[in-house]
Amino acid sequence: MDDGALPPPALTPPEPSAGYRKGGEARARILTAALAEFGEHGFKAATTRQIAEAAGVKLPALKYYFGGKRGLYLACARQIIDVYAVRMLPLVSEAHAALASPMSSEDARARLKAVLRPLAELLVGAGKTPDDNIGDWTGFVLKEMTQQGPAFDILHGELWAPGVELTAGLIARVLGQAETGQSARLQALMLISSLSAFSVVRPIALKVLAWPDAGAARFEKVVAQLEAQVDALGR
Amino acid sequence: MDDGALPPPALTPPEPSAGYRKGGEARARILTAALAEFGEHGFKAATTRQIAEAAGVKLPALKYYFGGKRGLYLACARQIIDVYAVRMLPLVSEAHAALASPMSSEDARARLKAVLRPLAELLVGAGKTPDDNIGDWTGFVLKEMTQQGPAFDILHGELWAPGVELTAGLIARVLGQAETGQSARLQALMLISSLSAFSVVRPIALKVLAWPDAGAARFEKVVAQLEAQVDALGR
DNA sequence: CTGAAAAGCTATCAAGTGATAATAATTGAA
DNA sequence: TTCAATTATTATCACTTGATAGCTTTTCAG
Repeated sequence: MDDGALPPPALTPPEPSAGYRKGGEARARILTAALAEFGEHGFKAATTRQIAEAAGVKLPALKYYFGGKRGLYLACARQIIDVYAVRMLPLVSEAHAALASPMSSEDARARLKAVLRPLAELLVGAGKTPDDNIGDWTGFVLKEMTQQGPAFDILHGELWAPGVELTAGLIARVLGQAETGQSARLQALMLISSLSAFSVVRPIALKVLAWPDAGAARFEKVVAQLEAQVDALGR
Repeated sequence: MDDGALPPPALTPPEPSAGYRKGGEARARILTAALAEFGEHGFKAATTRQIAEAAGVKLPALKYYFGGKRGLYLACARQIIDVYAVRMLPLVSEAHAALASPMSSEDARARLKAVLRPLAELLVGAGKTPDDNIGDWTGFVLKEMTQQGPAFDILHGELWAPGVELTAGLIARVLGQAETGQSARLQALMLISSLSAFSVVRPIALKVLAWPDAGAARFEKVVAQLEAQVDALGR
């Protein structure tokens, strides 16, 4: 998992939006398959052949569109960030703006809940809308965070850091602090991590709870538990 | 990661406690190296050559002592469970016995804290005592839980299920419930998961908090946060 | 000291891996 | 229709991986 030089920036044809002709939806199929495969096995253990087969293309297509395994991996990371941005950015930037001015404790509490719910939705019920072609991107993200693979920096900088910082900021306001301190960051981190039960160790979670899956009704229980934790914040 | 038949139960020499001669401490070195390697890369991505080199032995030694890669992997899982048992079993069985008879809310709270602290110690400051030759076993366990590899069942049955069940039982008592319900199990799961910030995504945690490492002083902050959560349980 | 059991090593195999050169098929503007 | 740009396929390479056959060295009871 060394972070060597990027592949030669993919000279000839791989630009995503080659407005030229229609054919290149193979690209999308490859991306989807890669996301699933990388998410399940991690960067090294995933095989390009398996990805190609799942995508219904031949092996060299991967090089053609993405320059190689690593380029494909990075493209997956970017795709994840895009989808995340579409779903979360409005809420996030709104909350961020609100942080600038003073804020009542109860206001912060409400806003914190408003941010946590879609986040939980994203983590617990990952991929429920099939139109964004992200399947189990939680696996991808978390494997990358653990193994510090080629996409660590981009995922850290664009997903985790802003997410934790925002949550920490809101928590600080709930506690009546004007500045975001280390304690608030720790609490934010642990709060977000508590959701990891339903992504990292989802098989365990379902088995322990005797849930057949992570359906909508069960999702509400998770959110309720999260919100209870938020309510308990000021004690 | 298919769960095929076990390797032919390792015919000739690999028994751990061959009281015969002294030489077989190579076995221990291999186990330690394997734990680290499997923990960092997972079952498939880890390579036997790397393990052998890290252990200072030649490749065929792995087959000699463990029958093969899979046998070595399973031996790692058993080792983890052993160390866990040594550290946690007294506390766990004591708490379990206490669950049988009625219990005040405050008593349950105290006992919950008493169980969570060593658990956090195990997760956050993994491998601080070098005499149990487990390095970063959290990586091993969590990769296995995600990927459902060859050791899933044993780790689930002997680590997670009892741990969550005990925690859930104590939480239920804190809340004044005589029986352990699904809600208590969910809370237990999320409580334990909140610790995962310091194992699963430890690189993130350290970066976000600007901690250079997970030292003792910082560990206390995590425990304090955990206990605050326990205190907030009844609201 | 002896010799059999135990432990360790060299060399090699077969399967799988990512990559890519060479070539063919297709697409759609001109 | 033409034909160059684009997309797809075949065949193959160099390398890594887990495994193991067969030999050598070490260990230690007698």
